Amino acid sequence: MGLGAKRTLTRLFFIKFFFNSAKVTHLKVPSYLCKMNTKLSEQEILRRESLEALRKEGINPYPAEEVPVNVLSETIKQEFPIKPEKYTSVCVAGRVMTKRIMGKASFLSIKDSSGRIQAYINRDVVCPGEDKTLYNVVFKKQLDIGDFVSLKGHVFTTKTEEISIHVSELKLLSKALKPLPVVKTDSQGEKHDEFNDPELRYRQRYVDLIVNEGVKEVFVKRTQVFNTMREVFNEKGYLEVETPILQSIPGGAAARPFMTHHNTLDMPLYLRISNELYLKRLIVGGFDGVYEFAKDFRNEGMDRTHNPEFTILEIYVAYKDYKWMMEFTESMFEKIARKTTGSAEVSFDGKKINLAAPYQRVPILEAIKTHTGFDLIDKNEAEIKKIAESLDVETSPDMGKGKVIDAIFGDKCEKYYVQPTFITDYPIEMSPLCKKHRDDERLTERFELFINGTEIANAYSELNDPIDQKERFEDQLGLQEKGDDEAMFIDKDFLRSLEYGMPPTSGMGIGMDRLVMLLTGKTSIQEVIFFPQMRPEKNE
RNA sequence: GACUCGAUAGCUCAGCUGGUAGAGCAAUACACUUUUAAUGUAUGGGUCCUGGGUUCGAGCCCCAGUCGGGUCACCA
Repeated sequence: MGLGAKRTLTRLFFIKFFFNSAKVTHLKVPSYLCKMNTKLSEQEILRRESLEALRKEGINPYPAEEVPVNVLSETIKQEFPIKPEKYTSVCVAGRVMTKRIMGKASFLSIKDSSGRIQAYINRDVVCPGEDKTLYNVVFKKQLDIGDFVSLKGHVFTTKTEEISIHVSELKLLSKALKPLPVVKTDSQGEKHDEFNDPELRYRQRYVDLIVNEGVKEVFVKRTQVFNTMREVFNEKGYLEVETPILQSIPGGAAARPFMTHHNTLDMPLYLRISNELYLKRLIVGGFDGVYEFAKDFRNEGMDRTHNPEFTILEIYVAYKDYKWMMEFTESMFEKIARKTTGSAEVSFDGKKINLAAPYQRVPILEAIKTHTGFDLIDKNEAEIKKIAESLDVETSPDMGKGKVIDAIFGDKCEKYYVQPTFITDYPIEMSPLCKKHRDDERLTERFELFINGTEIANAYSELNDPIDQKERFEDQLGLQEKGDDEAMFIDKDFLRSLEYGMPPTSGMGIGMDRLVMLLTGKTSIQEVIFFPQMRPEKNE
């Protein structure tokens, strides 16, 4: 028996076993995955006909050969005016975006990764002999907006002073079977027929990226932000690491997890809500600084600022405290803003936000005192709940003291912190993984960075006293019994790691999607995530 | 989850007190050898989101649902 056959048999057995297993109920294929909608529009039929016609003419609409591209459109536009002699023989490739046919001459514009450039096609240049088929049929009739082509020729400037490619050779690289929305911009810069239905834009992001200028830029900036942070961390010698996404105990944050099941181990697993406890284990293991750009998953509501999967940067640095982290953060944010937007001041939602360091620091209880008049220090849970009610802040019996304080701050205070502000020194009940404040046992060494009334970062002097940590987890257990379904689970292995000793450490998490929103001026998280979560499209 | 707005041609949108659907772009055909929201002439293109109901008759009115946007709630 050959190896392949054996493997097939094994697989058959596996599949049989798999589908016989009563536990695997979630694998039933939903109906929206079953059928392909094959109804074609008039334009789709015509394009398929062109495709066949091209094949009959001996033109492969999907050729395999490498394309000898030697320049990008943007480079041509920038350099041609200065060094025209360099552009007597170019080859560019890209997608046809517009086509203007004027008898024996035509213009088209193509889009490559750098931008758009116009090309001029003259029939008798492209078809020097008797046979004008390539121009009259292939170019004029069978080439559509959306197709990929390569163009060889020289660069020149048209009468209307647009830098263009004078084409001597045109080759089809890939035929498009669906018509592209044609977005036009007039001389006033006004957009016409913009592809702007958010549902279509997010579901078909590829189309959004093709036809809507500026979308790509947002995502390029997103990567720039990540890269700038990597630079800052790597310069300091911190190590980029990866930690489990599938966790048996979803720890490190207060949130509802997604649940899944591992068949071989026959056990539940959770998609991580945070990687905090794993990164701290690495500090125990002897790394001085570790960081991870982590996809986290929270099974909660979705809105303009929440996607079920989102990206957090978490960083942990040994021998530092939260005060150091504040300075580190404000200088890094200033650097990121300057690098990605060219200025420390960014515009967001009609507001000017200045990211230049340093940022104001306000203890949370002071913030509450300022904006509500109530001093919550030394107040017990019942008293604080009473105050909350008097402020029209909703509370429920399952909320502990920490959550009530959080609710008061969230409702009455955070909106005022438009300019970057470190809110510091949270009450101990709100921060089960954070070290007690060096000057006040009722508080913790924690800050959250608020910008435009939204939390962007959260940081601690990390709790490294294993006995204190155990007690804090046990307090969370109490909250769980009260009905708080977000209270943290006890992670015994994490406690064990702390018992081996963790150096004093400061750690921070930054909501990357929200940071990118801020730096790109986007008010919806869906604008900064390539493929935001959506319900499946209906079929038929 | 609640409220609210929306879904009509490939795209963007009109569509009157209910009377068998329109425009621009895109497409097709013809003309045009430096245009640029190219232009001119002609043409084709529709499950009006789905399912019920009211009505002689529904894109429009009523009910239920689907998907999406916004606001709020939940939530970092």
